[in-house]
Amino acid sequence: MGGKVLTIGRLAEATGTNVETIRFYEKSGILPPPARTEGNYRSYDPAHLARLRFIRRARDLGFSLDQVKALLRLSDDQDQSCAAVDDIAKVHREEVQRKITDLVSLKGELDRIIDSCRCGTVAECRIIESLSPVDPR
Amino acid sequence: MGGKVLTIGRLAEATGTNVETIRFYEKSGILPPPARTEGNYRSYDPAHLARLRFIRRARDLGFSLDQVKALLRLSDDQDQSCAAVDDIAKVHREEVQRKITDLVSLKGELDRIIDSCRCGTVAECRIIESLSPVDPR
DNA sequence: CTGCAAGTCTGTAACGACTTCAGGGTTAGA
DNA sequence: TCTAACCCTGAAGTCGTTACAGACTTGCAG
Repeated sequence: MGGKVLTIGRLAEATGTNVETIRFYEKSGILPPPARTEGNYRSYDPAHLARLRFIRRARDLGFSLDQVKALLRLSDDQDQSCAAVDDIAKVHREEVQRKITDLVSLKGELDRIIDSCRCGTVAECRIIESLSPVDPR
Repeated sequence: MGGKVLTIGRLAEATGTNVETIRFYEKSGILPPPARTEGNYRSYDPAHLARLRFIRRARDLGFSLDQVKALLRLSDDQDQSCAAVDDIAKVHREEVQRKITDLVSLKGELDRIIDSCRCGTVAECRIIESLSPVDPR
């Protein structure tokens, strides 16, 4: 295998992606099927590399695969207004902010619960106690 | 159906759980199979109610089902040391803290990206640009 | 008592974003 | 030439549910 051919393994290494994940992206229709070698190996070109880098970066930023698909579709339409891109990003930012808020209040509860633990027996454990809310009837 | 029998629907309502979720918990072995009525309906007792409340509360605090299982096993052993409970809670708290840290830095990136958007055409969109990292070679 | 809507039953498939596995074929390098 | 490392396909597993489909049971109104 010559040094020039971008096999799936090389593409995986170049993008920090799992080989299986790349095949999964192809099956999901987010990464176009590449050419094949004589031996039926996938043979990627630089456009694939760029596209996969885009996907990975967006995924790292927490965009869903559907959002990434939308962003890719938009980015292919260079003349279109950027507003739709802005929308997707802002919706996502709000989701992230909501998750942060939820997790912070959750951690506050965990802090309280854990701080109350005197580490005796389970019978007097405050953590277990806080998990067993009194029957409200 | 008499008012006394705790059917799956009543249990669901009493705990804010979906009926399907309760059946799923039974199949997962986290909620013991209840008695059955003549007509093969599940018939829960107060112990089931308490256990399901425990599960829901722990799930709301973000514990995984495996962690909940472990907590339940520990809480059944009233004489044991509470240290194992403390451990599970602390491991989980660290996970939560890690997620918060990740999300906060992620939101910072999203803020920067979105702020840079001048909302022209996609061709000059800074959001798309930040998603297309330069080939590092 | 009949009829029917609402509740319940089992089993299976779907979600999202992968990961893992089984059972092969291909290739690079020694 | 050998063989280890790579690659192929297709299916199943992960987590924590949710959503069916198609049948059965029950509560209640008329």
